[in-house]
Amino acid sequence: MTHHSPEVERELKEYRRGADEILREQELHDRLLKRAEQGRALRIKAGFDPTAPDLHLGHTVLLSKMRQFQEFGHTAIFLIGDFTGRIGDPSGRNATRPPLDDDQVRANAETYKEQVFKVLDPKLTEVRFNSEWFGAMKASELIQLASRQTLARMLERDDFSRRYKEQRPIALHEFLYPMVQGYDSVALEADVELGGTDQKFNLLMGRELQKANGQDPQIVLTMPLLEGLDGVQKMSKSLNNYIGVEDTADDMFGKVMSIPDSIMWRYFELLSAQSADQIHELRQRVELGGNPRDIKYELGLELVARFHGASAAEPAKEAFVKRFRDGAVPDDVSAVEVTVGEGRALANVLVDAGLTASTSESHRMVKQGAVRLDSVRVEDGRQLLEAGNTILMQVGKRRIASVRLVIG
RNA sequence: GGAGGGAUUCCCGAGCGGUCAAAGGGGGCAGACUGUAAAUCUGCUGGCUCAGCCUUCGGAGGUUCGAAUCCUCCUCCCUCCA
Repeated sequence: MTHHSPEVERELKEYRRGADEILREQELHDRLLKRAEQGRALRIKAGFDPTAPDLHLGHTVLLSKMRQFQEFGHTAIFLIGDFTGRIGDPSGRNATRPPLDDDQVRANAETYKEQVFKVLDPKLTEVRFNSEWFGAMKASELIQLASRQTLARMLERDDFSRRYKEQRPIALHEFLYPMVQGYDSVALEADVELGGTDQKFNLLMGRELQKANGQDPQIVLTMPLLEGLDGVQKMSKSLNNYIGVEDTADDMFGKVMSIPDSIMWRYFELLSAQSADQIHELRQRVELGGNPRDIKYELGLELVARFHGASAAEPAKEAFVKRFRDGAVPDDVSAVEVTVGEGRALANVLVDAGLTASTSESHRMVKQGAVRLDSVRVEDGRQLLEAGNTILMQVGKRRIASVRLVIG
């Protein structure tokens, strides 16, 4: 089965885009060919721990890759690791994760479902939970599953070996995680499993367990981890460098514009639905002297359209251009009402309006020339504001509110 | 079980009993310059009724006119021995 098919080549090219590794690519090639002959869709699995209450673009890297498979007619299996979530995946961590309780798991799973179909095609998606098979598994079966691996093999995994060397604790149950994830692939009869590069060990475990169960081993496709807005650290909620799937259209567009040029192409490769050729073309435009900003606009438009609908994209861009390039005040400023009684110091009003975290910060901002009232820079944070007016208050470029001052 | 070492403001990390709201770096925020990019320069980065005052240095007590700095007990972490 080594003959060539131009269609399969084209398909593979898209799968390769942005991918870190495909193990093994030849197998994927062969399986795609076989599938073309038999008219069978491949089963593309990706697992998610229901730990995050909401998704950010980093999470959607895998979803976008799955979506590509769907474009060619394959079935995406969105696996929610509700059972595994209770174990706590140690991947990439240097400490044991706290397990989640049932309520959290269920709530998070619901959120996932709402959000993933902004990327995936529902008609070609199966949503599954791994408690389906693990909930019913007997202790004896689990121990048998554990018997398929050795301690030495487990300690090959980087984070385990590091923790072991550094004499940090490794709880026994953490060794079960790769086994359990691998078994998911058996239960789902996955043809391909997608995961982050930090998941490689676990993904390969699936291959071994499938072989042991008489299945063809899945092809493993790993995707790099997406950098966050700082362009260096991995996108994550705790670092506050993320673009949330639920961010408003304006926010999302603005955040895309704020990423460093240096990682703009990563975003294209990992997130854009444009083909490899189209992206190549954009790159050339910049190389020939195009302003990277304009290309970034396109990225922003595409992402906003994906998560907020096509009609939201242009307005988000226009609002951005008006506000930041032309320096105008945005049209839709959030309105706040602040009680001032007989008169309240500006420093306090800013806190009440949610524009600063403390009156101390208010005073600092004023000193630094960051505070504007109706576009006029102020110099004294102690000035009293009286009820009756509605004032447009700005702290720096990003914090704006229309504040109505009322007696109480 | 025994012997030692350590816990400092978002993080790392200095810190002579007074001049410490606490060096320095990172991060973050703000101003200038810009493309809300990068780079660069400058400032800020506990709270408040903000030119003054108040509360912080793992926790609880104590010594002292005065403690992050000294003493006692407690909690947690690390190293070595068993």
